[in-house]
Amino acid sequence: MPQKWLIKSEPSKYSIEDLKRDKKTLWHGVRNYQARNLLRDQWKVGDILLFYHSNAEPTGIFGIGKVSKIGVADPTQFDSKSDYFDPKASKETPRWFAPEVSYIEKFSQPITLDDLKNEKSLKDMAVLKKGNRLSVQPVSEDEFKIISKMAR
DNA sequence: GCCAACGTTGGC
DNA sequence: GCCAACGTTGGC
Repeated sequence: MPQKWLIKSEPSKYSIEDLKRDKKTLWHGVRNYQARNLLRDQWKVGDILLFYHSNAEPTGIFGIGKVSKIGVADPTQFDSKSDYFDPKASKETPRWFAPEVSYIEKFSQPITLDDLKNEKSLKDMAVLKKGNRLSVQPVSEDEFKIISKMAR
């Protein structure tokens, strides 16, 4: 059974629509060590990703993707013109990683943050915990099942 | 745009 | 290794 994750993105930067159009993308720009450790050490090809829009109207889960490649060094860390440039990173010892993420589906109706909050069985979900700003979060099998049901 | 809740940096 | 200052995230 593939592990399930929730990934956050600001739709003004990259939305589920963008992923639908591109079919796949390098998930670059993660610059938080906790999130990096998850996607570097725990993501496996085939893992399922809930695509969450943050800083949006509305916020919530907009669709599903999957991990299609792992172990790729994030190219933006080497690009001095990029916002994500990291002068301390080198090609020999990359510091940041960018798995390839592929499109699966866009929900016909998003599951909004309010929907998630109103679903009592999801009260322990990481994304609902106060102050949880992590852009990559594990999702339990039960949580995924409930969300899949809500998406129909 | 505000601001709470973090995470990171850097002086000591 | 502490911790103040600063930067970022993300809901509202």
